[in-house]
Amino acid sequence: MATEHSTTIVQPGRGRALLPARDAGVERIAKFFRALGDPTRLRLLEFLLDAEHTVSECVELVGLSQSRVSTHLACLTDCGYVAARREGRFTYYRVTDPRVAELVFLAHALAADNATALEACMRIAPSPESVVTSAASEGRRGRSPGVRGARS
Amino acid sequence: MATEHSTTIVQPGRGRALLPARDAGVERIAKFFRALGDPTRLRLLEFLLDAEHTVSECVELVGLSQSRVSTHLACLTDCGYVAARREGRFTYYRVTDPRVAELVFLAHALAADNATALEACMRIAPSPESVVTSAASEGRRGRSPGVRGARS
DNA sequence: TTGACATATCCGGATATCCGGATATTATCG
DNA sequence: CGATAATATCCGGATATCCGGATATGTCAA
Repeated sequence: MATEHSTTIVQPGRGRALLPARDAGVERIAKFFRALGDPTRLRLLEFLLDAEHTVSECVELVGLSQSRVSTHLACLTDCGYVAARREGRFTYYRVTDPRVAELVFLAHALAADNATALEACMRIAPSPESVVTSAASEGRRGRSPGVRGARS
Repeated sequence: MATEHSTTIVQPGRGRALLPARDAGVERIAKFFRALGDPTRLRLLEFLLDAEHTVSECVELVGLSQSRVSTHLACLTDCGYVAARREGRFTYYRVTDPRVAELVFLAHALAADNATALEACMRIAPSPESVVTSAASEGRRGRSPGVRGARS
């Protein structure tokens, strides 16, 4: 059905469903939520809710490489969660829109009421080998497991 | 830096930062947001905000395989966004907590005020080959590009 | 101008996450 | 009981996303 090229297009628009129209908005909101789906970014955001901070301070907080933290902050900025203010060699980041705090607060409240279920939710991405993975490696990497990876 | 085994542990807890404590909560909230970071799940959630629907109806809405839709709905249920009600061979899903609508509404409002920047946000995951990828393949797959994948 | 500091961007490498197809499960109907 | 319908779960396969290290960019001080 149709060729659907999209040569240089950056945003494929997923596997084309029955209602292609009005879908564009959903993709945007999803991206918006995805930005907070990473523990590090969420931590940084909460850190920037209280006060203004430099990249270095953020690096010290999360303990990741400067390059990664810088990128995470750039992402939060692009998504409109925080604002960047350059002053000399430093760049100060902070949350300016009060609705951001509302969003985070609301999520905390909702998640709190479903802590147990959420904690157990492992679906959506079972992971390649999972069982007996015994990731006894040196603790390198690690990322975040995933939303409902089901296994047992 | 210690051995850090975590043999059979399912939730590694990412690369251990400077403040291991209180971090557990962040991971949970991040997972909570991640659930809405997928366009399909978000679409299903908005679909279930208005009324109760069966898996089949959801499949028809998004146009993906029944197995995938079923898993997506299970994920939303686990995360506490929707409730499932079994009646005979059918399973009816729906949003019960009014705060979910608030959360979605708030996100729409915030994202709307940053539509342009958000649309351009391609960071965090540059993608392997990107340049001149000219994904002229058969349009198979597609998923969602990503939050700020930077490329030019 | 040169050197040091604070950030930003680029580059492979390692996972997490998503997808469809096959199969298992549960329930209704004849 | 056997067949069919509606869901749920399992399995490889394909990407998106994250990470650290190297490098580029911009700023201030001597």
